[in-house]
Amino acid sequence: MARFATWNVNSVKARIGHLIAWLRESKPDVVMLQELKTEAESFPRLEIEDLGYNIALVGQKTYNGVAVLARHPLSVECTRLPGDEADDQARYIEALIEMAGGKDLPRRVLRAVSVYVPNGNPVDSEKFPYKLRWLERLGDRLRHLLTLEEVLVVGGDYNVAPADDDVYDPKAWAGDALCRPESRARYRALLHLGLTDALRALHGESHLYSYWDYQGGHWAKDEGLRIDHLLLSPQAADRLAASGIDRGPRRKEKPSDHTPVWCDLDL
DNA sequence: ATGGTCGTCCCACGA
Repeated sequence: MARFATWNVNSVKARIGHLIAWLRESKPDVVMLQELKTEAESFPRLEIEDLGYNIALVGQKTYNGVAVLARHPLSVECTRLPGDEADDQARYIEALIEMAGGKDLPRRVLRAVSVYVPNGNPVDSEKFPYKLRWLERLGDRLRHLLTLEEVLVVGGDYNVAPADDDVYDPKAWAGDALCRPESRARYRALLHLGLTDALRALHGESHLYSYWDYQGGHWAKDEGLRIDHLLLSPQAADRLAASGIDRGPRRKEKPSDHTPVWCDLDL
């Protein structure tokens, strides 16, 4: 069994204490992180390596930044989403992980991708078409990766609430870039490639959220959105054993506004 | 309620 998780930490340096505590408690095998908000040189590498994790990351000052952590050997495949040479935002990293393999089983290579999809607000700015185009480019990349027929896990902050039951107040959020039909259509196109939403597959229309705005006591009222997702290739989905959202880190003092989403694969 | 949250960086901006 292997546990995968995705977490937008909203600054890895501000959240390093919470991150270390959560890694110790939850013991995920593979972690996708987003919004590191730091350059690679100032990423708290040693503290995480001390817990037994290998690290692949792409950093950026102040904004964005994504990483993959893994207990098993890790190699970086790609640190930029293809399709736009001018796009230098640190929103995509793809890694290969060599699992040990069980009794009588060969070593298994699996692929883990951490994505931080652009927020896209305000929708009347250039940020919205950038988001839509970014999701289309992601689709192009994933269409290719799916031909490899690997165990593939694409985790991240997609900045899309796929359906109204993923939003505490769908009417209030209808015009937001996280819920707009253009955003949802491009997210659905990812699923139509043959990917499975690990949380939705086992929990249905659950009203389970992964993000709560800091403002206005939204956390206390459980007024959140589900915008962090783990998408699985068929080879991964066949082995999906469990999934959930770990609300623990969101309860703490000085939390990220997101909390980890996880799934267990029977590998 | 001329407010309201947080992180980064120093003045707003992005989320």
